Amino acid sequence: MCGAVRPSDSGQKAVLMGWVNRRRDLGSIIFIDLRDRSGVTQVVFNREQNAVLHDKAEQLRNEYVIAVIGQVKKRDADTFNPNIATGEVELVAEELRILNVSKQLPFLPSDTVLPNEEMRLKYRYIDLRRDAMQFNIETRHKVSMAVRDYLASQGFYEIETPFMTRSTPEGARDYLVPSRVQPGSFYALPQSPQLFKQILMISGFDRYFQIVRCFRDEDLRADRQPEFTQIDLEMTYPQQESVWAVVEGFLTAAFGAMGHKIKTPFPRMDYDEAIRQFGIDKPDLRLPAFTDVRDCFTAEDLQELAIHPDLPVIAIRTPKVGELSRKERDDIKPMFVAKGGARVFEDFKRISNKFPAAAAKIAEKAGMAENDLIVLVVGSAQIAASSEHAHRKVTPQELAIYASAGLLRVALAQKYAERHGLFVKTGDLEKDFRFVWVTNFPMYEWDESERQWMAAHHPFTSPHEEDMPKLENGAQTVKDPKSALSEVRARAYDVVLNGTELGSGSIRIHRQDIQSKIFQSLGMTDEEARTRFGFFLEALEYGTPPHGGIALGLDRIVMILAGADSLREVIPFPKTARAVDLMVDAPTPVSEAQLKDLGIQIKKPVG
RNA sequence: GGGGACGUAGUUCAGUUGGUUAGAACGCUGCCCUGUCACGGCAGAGGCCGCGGGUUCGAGUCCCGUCGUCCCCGCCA
Repeated sequence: MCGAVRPSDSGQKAVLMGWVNRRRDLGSIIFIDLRDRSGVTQVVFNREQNAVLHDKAEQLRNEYVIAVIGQVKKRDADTFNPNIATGEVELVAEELRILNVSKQLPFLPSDTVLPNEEMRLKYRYIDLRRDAMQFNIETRHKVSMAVRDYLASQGFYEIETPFMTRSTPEGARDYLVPSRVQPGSFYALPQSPQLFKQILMISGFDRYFQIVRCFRDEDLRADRQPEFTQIDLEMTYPQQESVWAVVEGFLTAAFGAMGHKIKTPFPRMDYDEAIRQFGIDKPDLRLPAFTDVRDCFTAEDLQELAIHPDLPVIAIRTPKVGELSRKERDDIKPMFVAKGGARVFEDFKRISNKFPAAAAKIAEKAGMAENDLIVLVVGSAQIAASSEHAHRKVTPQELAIYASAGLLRVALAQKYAERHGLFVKTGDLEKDFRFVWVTNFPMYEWDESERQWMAAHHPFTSPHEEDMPKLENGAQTVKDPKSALSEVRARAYDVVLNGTELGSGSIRIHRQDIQSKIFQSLGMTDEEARTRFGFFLEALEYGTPPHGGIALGLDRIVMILAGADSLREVIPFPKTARAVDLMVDAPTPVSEAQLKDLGIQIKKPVG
């Protein structure tokens, strides 16, 4: 192949097929960079040696597909090209076949500047010819294979589950597929194979995995596509630790396939700890944690600054940012999303001038070095005291401060990435890939709009054994913000890498009585539960083994390994922010006949 | 649902306080060139300035609307 020719092949006859990546026509001598998936090799056409062949080569243009027969020749040392793997050799052409021509392309795979993404997506087949995309897709392939090999070696069976399944009204919006045979009824595409994989455990398959497409009809982000791929697995009789070991095992294999030897086991961190130190449940450990500097101020200082004395005062340290100009400080303000009365002090110098003693203590406590940026996030003194959640480890008022600070911490780090350099790969894997298990999530989250407790993970997650008694009055207290439900911890865990949630899993409920207790605690009557999950509740009654598992986002893993900043870079045919495929132009309206067949009528928008 | 950025040759971009014929680079076409490798040189073609309205003597430039792409919040059990 084009990328595989080496000096040791010189003298050999070779046939290379590929695209014309670039041509350099010097008149009597023509150089063609011939490209295939493996790389490029220079092909030479020399008029002096073969005039007829040279004339034919003059017709070659960018992205023509050709076959060249010739002899591999080691180049003269002064014509080596050290920039390419095949730079010490070239193919001296003896025969040329033009297999196909190309009209002028909207852009060239060999271009050094990228066209905008709209163009790239519309002509995806050209975009995918680029080296970077070839590498990303190759990375994806290698990761998939490494995961498959590892899991198979650990006794996991790869088992498929249906795409046309049943809509469950929980969670994300479903993509629906109308049934022609049952007019008026719809299948749903799975948001994940959650219930099927649990049923597989009940079916005796013991260890299951699948690299599987999932579908969620929600708004997109750089790291969210409507269809995405999960590495999904489930196993019987697990401790949390046994699931983690499997995940650490296949991630080691996957990163190893790309030449990265990662260290296991990953560190672990309680959810509460993650919130307090990083303000988010997916902490990026490459950046410094928060420092609570409340005690660096005197009570009078706090009063003068209108800082709430009972809420955390968070110092966010971003290394090596340097002194900020007035304008740069102004730019910080819109980056700050104030939740629940949180306020930002972006001008640390002003604090130092007015409160030198406090500032010195803060600098000390936060480990501030010269040129480090310190920004404070505090609770406004106006926040009304509330005892509604006083018993929680992290109260909603505190959470608001932590969360605001957490978003700002990441936003600052992104804005000043060039200055602190902490996102640059160093080659030191302990710095480049900071994995962490976040554990002991709360089982329930308070939903302010519904004024009730909701499942934080999903309702099949097992609570901690010792928290079970707190479920007792769940059904009665689900609408009470002070309910003991708030203290129930889930046996749920997330694996996080560099601030990206790679995956999420849990030990499941395997007893029907506990499962229905959970549904009750979510305010669901037995009848509601039966309508939605009847088949599953019934399955639980026929000898269900304890089981648990996890699902990891393959796209996100590949994205990080490829160093890409959007999922679209690692998905061959992705969708735009409005969920459109620009290449095939989907979705589209369908014919009246198709709709009639399905018993569907489109209600035209007014106007 | 909300906020922000962008939209000018095939492509990436520039285009001054609104003012004659809208520029550059790459790509494309032709000619020249025997060691290039992002080859070089000369000449040339190529524009619904996203679309629709408005302000103005005059709009790529100002205003309103709309469409598209991207980012963020909400949302994503």
